[in-house]
Amino acid sequence: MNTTNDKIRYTAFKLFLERGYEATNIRDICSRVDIKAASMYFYYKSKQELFFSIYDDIWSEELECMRNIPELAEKTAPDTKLYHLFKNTIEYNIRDMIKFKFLLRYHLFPPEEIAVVIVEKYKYWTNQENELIQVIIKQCMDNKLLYDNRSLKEYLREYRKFVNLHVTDMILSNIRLSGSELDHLWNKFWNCTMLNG
Amino acid sequence: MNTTNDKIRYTAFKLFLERGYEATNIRDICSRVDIKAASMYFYYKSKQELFFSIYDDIWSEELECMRNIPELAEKTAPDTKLYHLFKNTIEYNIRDMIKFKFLLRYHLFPPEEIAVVIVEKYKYWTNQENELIQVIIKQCMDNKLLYDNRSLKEYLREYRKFVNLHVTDMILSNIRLSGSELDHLWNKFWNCTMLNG
DNA sequence: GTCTATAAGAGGATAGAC
DNA sequence: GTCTATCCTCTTATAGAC
Repeated sequence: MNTTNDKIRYTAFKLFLERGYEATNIRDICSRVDIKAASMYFYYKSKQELFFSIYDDIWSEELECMRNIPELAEKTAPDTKLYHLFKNTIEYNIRDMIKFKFLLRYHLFPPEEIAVVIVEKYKYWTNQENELIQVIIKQCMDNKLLYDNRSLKEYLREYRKFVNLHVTDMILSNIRLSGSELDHLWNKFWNCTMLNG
Repeated sequence: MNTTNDKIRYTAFKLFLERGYEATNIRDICSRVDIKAASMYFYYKSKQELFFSIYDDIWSEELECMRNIPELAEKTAPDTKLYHLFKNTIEYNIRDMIKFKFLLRYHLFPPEEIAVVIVEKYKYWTNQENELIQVIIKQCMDNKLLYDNRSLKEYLREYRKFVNLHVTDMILSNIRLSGSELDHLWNKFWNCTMLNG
C-alpha cells in the first residue's frame, strides 16, 4: 500500500467495484492516487490490463487461502474436511466480502468490451476451485459418507450452490452470519440436501 | 410493440439489462429503433426518465401478477396460500427471468448517478410486496400453522431469502427448475426452515 | 517515473426546420 | 413526430519534455 502501483490497484479495485468498469475512468483513479492520467500508462498498457491484473489477483488469493486450510491437510474424516472448507470459504468471504462482490458483479454483468476474456478466465479459475472441492467429495463417496445414487458432479453443484447463495445473501441483505449460524446451516444442508437430496 | 415509444422502451430495456445504464447510450437505442437520437427526447425528457419509466413498469407488472393469483382469493388454508404465492412468483420469474435480472442488476450495483432514486423506489416497491406476503404469514401464525416463537418479520425475511436465492441461482446457473422440483424445494423449506428454523 | 499538451472520438442534450 | 446541425463535456490513449 506504499508504492504508486499499489495505490493505483487499490483505488481501481474500489472504483471498478462501486461504479463498474465502464463508469470508472482513468482520470478518477489517478486523481485519487495524486498522479496524472498519463502516468498510469507507465504501469499498465491499458484500462483492460489494469482490470484483469486485479481480477486475477482476487481469484488467486482466494484459491491460495483455500489451499492453506490446515484441517484439509490433517487426517480427518472427509465430511469434516468439507465442513471446514465450507466454513473457511464463508469466513474468508465475510472478511473480504467486497472481493466476492467484485467477482459477482463481473460474472453476472460482464461489460461487453471484456466479456469474452472474463468468461474464459472464470472457467479457468472455477476449474481450479472445483478440483479442490471434488477431491474431498470423492473421498466422502469412497468412504460411503455420501451415497453414490448421485454423481460427483451433482454433489459438486449442490455444494457450490449452497456456498454461493449464502455469500450472495449476505451481500444482498448486508447481514453477516455468525459461527454458530454457519454450523446450523451446514447441518441443515448436509442432512436435508446432501444425504436426503 | 408497434408504436415508436414501445420500440424505444423494449430496446432500452434490453440494453440497460445487458450493457448497464452507463454503457448504454441514446444513439445506440435510437439506431436500433431506426430513429435519430433527438427524437427520443420527444418521448422522454432524459435518459434517467426513460430508465425509471422502465424500472417502475417491471415492479408494477410483477405486483399486479402477484395480486391476481386466483388461489389467494379462495378460502384455502393460509400455508397453502403461501405455497401458491411462492410457486407463482418463481414461475413468473422463470417466464420473465430477464426482468428479475434487470432489477437484480440495479439493486446490487446501482449507478452512482441514479443510486439515490433507485434505493428510494426499491423501498417503496418491496414494501408493497411485503404487505402482500405478511398478510398470509400472519394468517399462518394466527392459525398456529407457524409457531409464534419467531416474529412475523423473521418469517418474512426467511421467505424472501428463500425466493430470492432460488431465482438468483437460476440466473447464475442458467437452470430452470421444474414444477416438481419447486414442490420438493418448498417442502424442504417449510419443514426445515419455517417449522424447525 | 511523472509531467503537459493534445489528438481523436463518443456522450447527453438542445435549437429550430419541416 | 422526426429530422439536421451543433454545443459542450468527458473519455482513452499517445507524443515528447523533464
